[in-house]
Amino acid sequence: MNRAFYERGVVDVARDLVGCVLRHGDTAGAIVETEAYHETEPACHAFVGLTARTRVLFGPPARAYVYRSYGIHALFNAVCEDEGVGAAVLIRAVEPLEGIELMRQRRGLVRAEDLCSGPGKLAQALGIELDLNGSDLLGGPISIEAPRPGWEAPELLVGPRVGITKAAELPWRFCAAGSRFISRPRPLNPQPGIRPL
DNA sequence: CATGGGATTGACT
DNA sequence: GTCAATCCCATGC
Repeated sequence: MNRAFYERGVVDVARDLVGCVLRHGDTAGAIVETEAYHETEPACHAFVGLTARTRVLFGPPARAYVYRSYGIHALFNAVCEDEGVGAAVLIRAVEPLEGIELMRQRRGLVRAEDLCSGPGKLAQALGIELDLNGSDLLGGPISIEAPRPGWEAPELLVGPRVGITKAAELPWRFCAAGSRFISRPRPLNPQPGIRPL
């Protein structure tokens, strides 16, 4: 993907990232679930303004925002929109494509459906840790590529974001319909409808 | 400087 | 279904 891809509205980027290939080292997977976060709504870390934590979110687009969640897991986001605007797409699940044995070692699991079916799981499986926070997605260690040739764009399920208490009504979660690799809870309604910022 | 709250996961009842 | 683990950092005194 190029810089202009990430410079657009974060909800559009979240939708368009479904199907793209997330790669780090010898591991890669097709993105099947994303969520958008924007500084104007309180579920976004950038809502509090520019701090040490949100520095990367407010920086230029096409960078990785990686933070620790619940003291245990690393969560990976792609920074979007213009520099000075805090917005990012959380990658919530990928379908394993390459390096599956390495993913199994890192996760201590066998079933492919369990390797990357959640934001903390996929970061562990792909070996993404906090040291990659702020790294460039164009030419850096993590990259996101256009969907593979022959990859068929699925119907998208749109619904509320997972695990948040504020701005929970916004339908900013996007899932590839029918994928066995998305996280729980499974989205309920295949409803269209994107609320503008 | 002390405190509290998570964009989660896996184990257990 | 419930619940604890555990780190970073924002906030408030």
